[in-house]
Amino acid sequence: MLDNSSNKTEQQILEAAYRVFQKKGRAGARMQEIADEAGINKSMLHYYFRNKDSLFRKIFMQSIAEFLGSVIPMLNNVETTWQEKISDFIAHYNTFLTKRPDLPLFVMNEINQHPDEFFNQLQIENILMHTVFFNQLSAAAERGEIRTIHPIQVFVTMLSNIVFPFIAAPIIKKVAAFTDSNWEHFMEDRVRITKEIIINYLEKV
Amino acid sequence: MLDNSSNKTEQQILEAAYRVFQKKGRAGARMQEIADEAGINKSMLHYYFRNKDSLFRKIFMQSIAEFLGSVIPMLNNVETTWQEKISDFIAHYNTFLTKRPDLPLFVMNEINQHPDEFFNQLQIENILMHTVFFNQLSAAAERGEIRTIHPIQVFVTMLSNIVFPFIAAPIIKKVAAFTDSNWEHFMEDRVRITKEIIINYLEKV
DNA sequence: GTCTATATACGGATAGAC
DNA sequence: GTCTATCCGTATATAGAC
Repeated sequence: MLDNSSNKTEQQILEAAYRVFQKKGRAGARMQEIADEAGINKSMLHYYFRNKDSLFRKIFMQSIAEFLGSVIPMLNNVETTWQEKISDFIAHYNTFLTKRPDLPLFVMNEINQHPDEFFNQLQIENILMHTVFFNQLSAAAERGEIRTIHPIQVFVTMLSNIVFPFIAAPIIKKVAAFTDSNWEHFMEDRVRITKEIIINYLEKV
Repeated sequence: MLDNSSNKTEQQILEAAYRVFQKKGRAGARMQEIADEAGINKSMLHYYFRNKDSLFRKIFMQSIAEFLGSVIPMLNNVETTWQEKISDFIAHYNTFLTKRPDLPLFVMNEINQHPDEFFNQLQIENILMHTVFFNQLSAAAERGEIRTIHPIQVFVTMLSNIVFPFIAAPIIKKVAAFTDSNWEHFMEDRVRITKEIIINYLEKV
């Protein structure tokens, strides 16, 4: 699931750390809790990973890789239309986040807290702007098929409508008095509405 | 700005705590840093507020009140149409968050971390569902003027499209290589697009 | 009310036996 | 590699003088 590490204990630590860090955050996480979660001794953590910070960085970079890796390839698929990409992206991302509901808040937090540390290690300037998806949108706009709009606005709209509900899930559930089944249904609707709302808007030239 | 507290020192503490907690989070914040920021001694913090936790709770509840108080009245305005409410809400919220960019992440974090503590203190079940705005949407749908859609979906769409960009601001700025002026322009566009996208969708029966 | 000094607790990290 | 015991820095909290 997480890594191709050789050792079984190391693997257990990574998975435990993944859970604890995502739930409690970098500052809130406790080495003791990670050890307990992994079913091992506290000092083992220091044996495998030098200290809390280096363990955290490992987990964080894995999380980022998940976050990006599940998404970027889809935007560079040369065999789908931009409409299909929007549809695929939204559906796929929703499925992904259903399995990792804590990931967005975890990643956003850390980037806000230590932006330099993050941006120094990861070159993301050109990761989006030159995707097939962005080119398709620009071309379609130039042909007058869709509104003229900065592709980044389209992308942020997709992201916002799917990611934010996961971030605000506890509030939404409470405000709307949702059961788990209500919530599932709500997110199914959300996926459909988000697709419709964006494609609908773009195509109304 | 923050509270109607009598004492000047108390006021300085509250404002300092507000900044530090929002920036560093509950676990990451340091009493020393709050004291420095307030220009006072560390032990003063304990004199005015018993301990870190009670100080935090005070700040958090104020933040929540800001968050809600700036929004709910607008949805209960009996003199505006639902279209105007959508427009007002989005514009106002954007202005508000421009001044308090750290608020959403701060609030979401805390609610995710200690949901019970929060929900026990604040009754929010009925805060939205019976607003004038929701009634207007339901009525319009019944008259066949707009699509039939759960009002909560409309609300979450509004919120998502404006709040999420603030949460993801560092990433967006980096990915799109935005200057500050670019960012401002981007958010102006976002406000306009968000309004259009929602009203456009609803009215296309 | 405000300060200095200090107690106390906690959590990360290390030493060293096995 | 894994454990127990322990160290030590840091952060919260309190005591007590002024």
